[in-house]
Amino acid sequence: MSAVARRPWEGQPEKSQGEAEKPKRGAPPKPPRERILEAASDLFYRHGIRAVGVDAIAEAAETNKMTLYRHFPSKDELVAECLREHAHEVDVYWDALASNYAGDPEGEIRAWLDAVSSCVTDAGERGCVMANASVELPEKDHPARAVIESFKRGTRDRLVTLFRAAGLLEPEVLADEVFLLIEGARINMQSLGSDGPARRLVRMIETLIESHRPATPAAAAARLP
Amino acid sequence: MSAVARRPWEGQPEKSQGEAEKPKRGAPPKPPRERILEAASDLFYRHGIRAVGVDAIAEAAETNKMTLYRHFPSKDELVAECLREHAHEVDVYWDALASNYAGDPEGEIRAWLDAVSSCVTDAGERGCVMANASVELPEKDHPARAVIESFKRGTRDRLVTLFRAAGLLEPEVLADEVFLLIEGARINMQSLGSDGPARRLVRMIETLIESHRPATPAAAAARLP
DNA sequence: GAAGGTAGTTACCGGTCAGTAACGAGTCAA
DNA sequence: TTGACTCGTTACTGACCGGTAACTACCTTC
Repeated sequence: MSAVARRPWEGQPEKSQGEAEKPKRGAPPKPPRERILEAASDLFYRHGIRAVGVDAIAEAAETNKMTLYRHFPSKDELVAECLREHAHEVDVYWDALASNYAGDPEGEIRAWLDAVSSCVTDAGERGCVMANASVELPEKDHPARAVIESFKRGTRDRLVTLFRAAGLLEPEVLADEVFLLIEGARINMQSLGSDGPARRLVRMIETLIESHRPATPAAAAARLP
Repeated sequence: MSAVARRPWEGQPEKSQGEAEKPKRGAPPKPPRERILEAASDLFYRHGIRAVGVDAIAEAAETNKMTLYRHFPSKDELVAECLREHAHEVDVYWDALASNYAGDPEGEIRAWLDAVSSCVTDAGERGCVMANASVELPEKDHPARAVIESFKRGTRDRLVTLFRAAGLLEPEVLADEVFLLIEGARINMQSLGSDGPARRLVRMIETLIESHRPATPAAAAARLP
């Protein structure tokens, strides 16, 4: 529908193959740093961060370990950079969403719900990149943790902004509730799949939003800035 | 308040020290198998499954690697056994809850909510053991995955039973919704802590339950078997 | 006291982990 | 042509991984 990224909540599963694609005829091959980031993000997402070694990443990126270490000081920093990249992509998605539906918060919510829905139905989905990383990297001083925390905080704030723009009641409370539901659905998908409780996610969010809708349009307008 | 386990949703964090306790004077020391399971569960929960080696487990259990491998055929099987043990403890908790509040489903729900609350407030909490394991062990044929899946399914069924006994409307739908909220709060705690959206968990569940309460006591009674 | 079972000890296996040294080929601009 | 820079290749380090062999010490039980 929109020109924005199709799967804003997750990693880069568009290619399920662990190898960097061949340079398209005429198109220059991607620089190594980019290939490494893509290969690492893909492997981390599919197999887990600790389960993937730097050798495997270098091989999947069709380069070698030395080049990897010329671009990233350590595996931990590579992980953090992958997450920063992901956070940036999601930021781009949110900005595109906002500009595509400027002045139409209801449409914006609907489009966003489409994306949310795909996160708990599409094949290859394995939950939220950031949440998964927070499970695998409990060390408080790991460089990835600051990225994870600010991403989650930012997502919550985006929801508040979205719901406030739509004139919904108690946008902070609503955002927290919706946020928890999405987090729950995405983690539960990894054990019970798309047919478990996660299948009710979108309907639940819709009901929740409905319950925060002001009684009359006039009341809604009165709440707008 | 009740005699049931205090933290039914998680691992064994009662001792945050990674070492087996000294045998109490007069009390016989625990057998090695038990010590290994306890040490492994504790280390897995705090640091992650893949981050902990068998040497570290044996040392924390105050035994050695050979004894570990005499009791468990592989690390993967040890992981699965730890999760089975955890599932059993949670089963015991649920059974105790049901028998402690026989004929008082409202009280049962209140007691259960207390336990849920502690899962998103207590220090040392790091989410659901099973959900965390599902993130770290994506391989479909890992022996732990069957345990995780049946545990999650069982938990959902327990909720359905609980809500149905309380005469609440649409117990399956309610259970799925509550389940997702808890899953979300417990995973989100690992990035945003107890002060994030997770702090609203209990109030959200209460509101949800309230919205599924039949209009009149007579109507509720009519729904009971 | 002999036998059997369990647990502890030491040493080891091959493989993999993250990370590095050194060198050579290619490209580019000055 | 030269120098600077990037990238690829090979070989390597030391630590750790999961898992095993062989032996010893101890405690039962007969």
